[in-house]
Amino acid sequence: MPELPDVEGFRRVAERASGRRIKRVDLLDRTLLRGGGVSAVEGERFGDFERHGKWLMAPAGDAEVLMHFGMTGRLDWERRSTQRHVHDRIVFVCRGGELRYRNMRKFGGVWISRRGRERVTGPLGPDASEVGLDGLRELLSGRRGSVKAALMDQRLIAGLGNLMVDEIAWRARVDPRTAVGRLSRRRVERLWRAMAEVVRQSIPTGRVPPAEGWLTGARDERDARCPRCGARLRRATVAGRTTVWCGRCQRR
DNA sequence: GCTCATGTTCCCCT
DNA sequence: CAGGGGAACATGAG
Repeated sequence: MPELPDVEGFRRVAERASGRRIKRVDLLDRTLLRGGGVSAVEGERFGDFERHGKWLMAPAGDAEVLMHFGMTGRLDWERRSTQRHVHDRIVFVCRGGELRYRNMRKFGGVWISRRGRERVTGPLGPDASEVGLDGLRELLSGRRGSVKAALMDQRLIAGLGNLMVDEIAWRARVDPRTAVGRLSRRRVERLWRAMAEVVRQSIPTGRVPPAEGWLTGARDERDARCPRCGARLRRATVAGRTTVWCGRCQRR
């Protein structure tokens, strides 16, 4: 699941742990601790959780805990007495509850770092929630390749994933295979507006809503149809990812 | 058995 | 150097 709105939902969950002392970290699967050691944070208190793109991070003592959720990660806050899930990999045990990092497929992981966060996350563009129209123009200028690839690139804009990018292109009525360099100003503006709306409307839900009137609500149905015009949706690999779009109302 | 999956990274091309 | 394609990573669902 985890794209920007999902991770924002995890951030809200993680806030329960802010200000609490980490009594102990249970490494149920130590391979998911991708960097650092738990001794740097045991006995320390979590600071505020912050999200940038698909990353969630919080200071603890003089270290920082960073989490990435891959495709199947999530975060839960539970009472310590409740049963853990079979895919809980790393658990931060606090007083009054524990933060459980769960991840079935084991892409992503948890890092504990005393160095700059960029050492862990790699270069990230501005969070998608903070990109203005001029900012988007700037980011896309001089770039080659498709709209799909550009919006998916975390170094350009952080937080958009496969579902969100398809949703944005669909709302903007732009064919995701369109070369960025060939977009008119008007179409960049439509993309920006769609991005801002998809981000804003997805955050309260904690996911890209698979709702009526959303591409995400239709894309996985058999004989999937465009919620706007009813044409059969197209499905193909674009920029390496399964991409769904409407061949009738999304134009190159 | 086979295919596909909301992510990232690395290698090889062009 | 910038991008694209494909594979790899690990696990489950249909």
